[in-house]
Amino acid sequence: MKLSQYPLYVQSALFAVVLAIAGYLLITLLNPPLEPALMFALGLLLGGFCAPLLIRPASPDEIPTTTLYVGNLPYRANEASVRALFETFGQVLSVRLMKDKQTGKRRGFGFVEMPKDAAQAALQALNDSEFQQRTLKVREANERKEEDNEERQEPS
DNA sequence: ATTGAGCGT
Repeated sequence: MKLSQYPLYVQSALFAVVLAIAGYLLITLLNPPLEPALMFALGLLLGGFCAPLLIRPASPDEIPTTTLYVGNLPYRANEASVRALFETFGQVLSVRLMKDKQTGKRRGFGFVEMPKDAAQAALQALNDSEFQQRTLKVREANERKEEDNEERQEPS
């Protein structure tokens, strides 16, 4: 259980309390004209505002990840079977089988998110491979919106 | 329910 697992406001609150206690202790040691309670409150405020800047948001992109487009899937295939298939090549962070908004039926394609190296291995191995009587198409997904975990394209 | 190239709340 890491601290980064918790929501940012929890981290901020913790950070603020620590600052507040530190301010309280400091003010107690120095014994200045300021009220210890006031120093505690100032520490809370300062910590509350600074914590979001100092604490990095919970980072799901510690591992560089790649999203694969998987097409030509059988309509019967469920998320679990697709995940199991790709997990033979590494960790699977997410599987999204696209369904029709109205009917809820699967559209025959989806997206699998894996670590970069595992994704490449899965792409090479599973593209044009047979899966439940269908020949899969595995490509690198076209990022739809600017995602947080895309590699910087080096200017060549 | 059905279908068969496709790039997503």
